[in-house]
Amino acid sequence: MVKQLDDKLPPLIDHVGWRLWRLARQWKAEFDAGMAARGHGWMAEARGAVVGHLRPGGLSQSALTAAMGISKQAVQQLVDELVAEQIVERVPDPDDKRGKIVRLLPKGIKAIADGNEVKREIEARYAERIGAERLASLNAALDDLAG
Amino acid sequence: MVKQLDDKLPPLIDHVGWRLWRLARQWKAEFDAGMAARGHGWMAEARGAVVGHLRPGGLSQSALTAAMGISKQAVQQLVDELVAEQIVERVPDPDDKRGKIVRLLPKGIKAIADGNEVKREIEARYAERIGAERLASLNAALDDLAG
DNA sequence: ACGTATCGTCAAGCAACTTGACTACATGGA
DNA sequence: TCCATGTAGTCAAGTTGCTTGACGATACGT
Repeated sequence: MVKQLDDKLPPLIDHVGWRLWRLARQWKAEFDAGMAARGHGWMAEARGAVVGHLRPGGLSQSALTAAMGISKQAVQQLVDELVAEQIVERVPDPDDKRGKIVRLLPKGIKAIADGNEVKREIEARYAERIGAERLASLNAALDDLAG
Repeated sequence: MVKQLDDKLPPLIDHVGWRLWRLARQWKAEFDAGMAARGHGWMAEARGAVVGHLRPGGLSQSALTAAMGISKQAVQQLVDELVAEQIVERVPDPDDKRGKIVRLLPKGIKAIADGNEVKREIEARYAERIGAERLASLNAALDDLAG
């Protein structure tokens, strides 16, 4: 009764979306492994994304919320964890007595610096595999399709 | 005291990994929107991935587990939901009295068919934007970097 | 001066997993 | 043939990473 409907479904695997997800997941696995090897295993977890959005001057928690696209309560919980681990600190915003600035502590800065190194390594491996030119046009295509 | 360490951190945004994630997320958002427009809003949630892994003949729950890379208990919970919504059915495996085969019901088959249509539409839009050739070489690069 | 919006916080709830424990059946030797 | 060991599915409970709701304190336009 369902048998006849079951026939000739196209393969589900041969499309850009699947390829994008596959490589994105692979890239993240490589990045996480590199970070874990440098002692920043926590970067693989949710609070790693917070650090990834912080800039040298620090950001208010609400700016962080806007940048990350998740709820302010979620951001707060993640920042709570990072504060407990001394990766970031919360300082009062001098321009807004309601606000607090989330700033990187040395541990967090080290993680970002190591992160950039790991990213460069992965990028170098990719360039070695398909050539710098093809990698550049991959990047260009990804940019042109975004937005 | 942290000020001096804060200086000259490289930008965090200019690397393949970030571009891959950005476009992968965007692709998924487009796919989910297309599916929601066709009445398959549930495909955006976790149980959508289960349907995405099913093949015409059906799969045993353990095969599904292996294919999806999550725990068998997680698969079971997701299949429970799909059964309740009459998207799939669980039938006994004739070759293994312990096993059960998860098979698509018409609702699920329709979702897969519509899904393929949505994917083709997205792919067509992408080809229109950067040209069929660049899209083909994007796919090729994604394939060559995987694995 | 006042109504309204925003910033951070506390609390509770939900989705999508996980690990642990268990029963029914399968399988490959002794 | 019996038995040890392994696998398929299930039930229960716990964890993670979010969510929505409610709140006091502060900011800001009129």
